[in-house]
Amino acid sequence: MTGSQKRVEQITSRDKDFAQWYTDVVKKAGLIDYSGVKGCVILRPYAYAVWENIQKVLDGMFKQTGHENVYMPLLIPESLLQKEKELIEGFAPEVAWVTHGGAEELSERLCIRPTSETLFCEHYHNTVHSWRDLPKLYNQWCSVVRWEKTTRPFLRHREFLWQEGHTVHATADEAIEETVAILETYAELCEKYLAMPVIKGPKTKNETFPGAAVTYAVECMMHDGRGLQAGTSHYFGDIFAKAFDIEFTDKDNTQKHPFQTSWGVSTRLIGGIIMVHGDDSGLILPPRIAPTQLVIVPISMHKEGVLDAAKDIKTRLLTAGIRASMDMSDQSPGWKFAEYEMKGVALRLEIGPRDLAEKMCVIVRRDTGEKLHVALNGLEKEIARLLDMVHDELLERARKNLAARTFDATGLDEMKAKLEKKIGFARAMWCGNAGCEQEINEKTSMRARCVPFEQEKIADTCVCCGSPAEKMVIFGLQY
RNA sequence: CGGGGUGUAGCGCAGGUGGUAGCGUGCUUGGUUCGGGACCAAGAGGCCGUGGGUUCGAGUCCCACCACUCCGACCA
Repeated sequence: MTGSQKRVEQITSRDKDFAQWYTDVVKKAGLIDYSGVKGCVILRPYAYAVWENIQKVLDGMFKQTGHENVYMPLLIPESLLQKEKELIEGFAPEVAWVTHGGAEELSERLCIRPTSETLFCEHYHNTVHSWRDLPKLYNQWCSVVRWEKTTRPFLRHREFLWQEGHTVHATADEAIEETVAILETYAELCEKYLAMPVIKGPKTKNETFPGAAVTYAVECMMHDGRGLQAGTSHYFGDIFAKAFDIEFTDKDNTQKHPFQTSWGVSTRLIGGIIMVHGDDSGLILPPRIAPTQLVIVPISMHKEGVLDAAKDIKTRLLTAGIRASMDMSDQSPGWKFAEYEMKGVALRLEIGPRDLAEKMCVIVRRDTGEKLHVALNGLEKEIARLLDMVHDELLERARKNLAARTFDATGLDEMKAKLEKKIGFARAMWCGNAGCEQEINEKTSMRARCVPFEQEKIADTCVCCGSPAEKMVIFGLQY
């Protein structure tokens, strides 16, 4: 039996219609439900549990590096939002407003935060006075609202959950260091926990967050060859500090503006997980963030000793720190197999009279479909090993897809032709001119994903205009 | 925001020319099953997306709106 064999009905084939496949998986795996408001999606327990696991990992990493959680208000007065010109211009088209309190019209409109830079800045204006107050390393877990025109589960909600970090530093170097360190944190989350390989690097000026000096991003490739920005980390310089009049007295007794950063990842990551790992049988969750890592399916439950043995295994695995669950509902085994494949549970453990007699059990891997006969003795260790193996192989499989779908291009025609043959990332040299970036987009529909830290010289000249070029840029289609 | 598609039971769908709704599956109960979506029997479940209109009468015809979905443009 192979893992790629389609065993679940009702899910559109991934290669036939990727978008439809995605929608089917999201619904059938019980991740979301739609609400009465467009783009405001109900995260069902299974999806929320994934988010909680991601939160747990990231929050731990943030705290390890000295960050503190805070909570800012949901509502921002219009006058405060207006303070930074580029920020408001960037977000104005998608801001939702509160205009009434009860029946009374408010004297000033309040915006529902699309992001909280302005609130943090106002707070820093009030609380940062001396070099001794710095740095401030704040983070908040919350939801934000952006009135998107087109919405898709996880990828683009009008309200979505995220974390936004906002830090203030005495020096530019320290702030830049923070920005890059956070990018590394995101890369570690993606690769070590989500099994999603990333490309790290700064964005082009055109793709930079409104108001930021530099935006760094971790870019991932989905199974269909499109890119997904998994996380961003912005360096603000002192742009916001000046706009919000944040000043501190330095050691040399002079007034200075501090330097700031902000960074975030959202529930969009879950969309990434689905699109990187899923297959025609449904979801495949990376074991380290999966709510359930292993599901026990007892066979012939009514027969002597089966249920007791299954319960015993569950207890042993839980004690060993493995997130195991057991399905003792009266559904048929075949039904359960299909159900947990659709939900992407990494390992399935079958235990029936036959195994019992041999002091063995059957373990089936979700990612490969491989069936293993494993001794009950020492089971915990073997399962821990298998979970690691599944993680490693998911990551490796995603890396192969990234490599197979990445191509080099030295001219626009070549770039377009290669993209039409196979959707993916183009590596190309770029002169740094925004006009060329625009032209590339118009002629190939691709946009600059990032300027990777890991550079390679593919050619001497810009893929678009032919003038000398220093930087290699990744171009791609994106979600 | 532009272009297409779809809204009828939890889900998937059928309901020519108008006459107050049906199939599959799921659900409930009982029984037999159980190593790849088991079977039998008896039940329950619908303001036909919303609001207007035409008509003696609208799931069906007309108008408007809303939601979901796909493809573009914009964004995390």
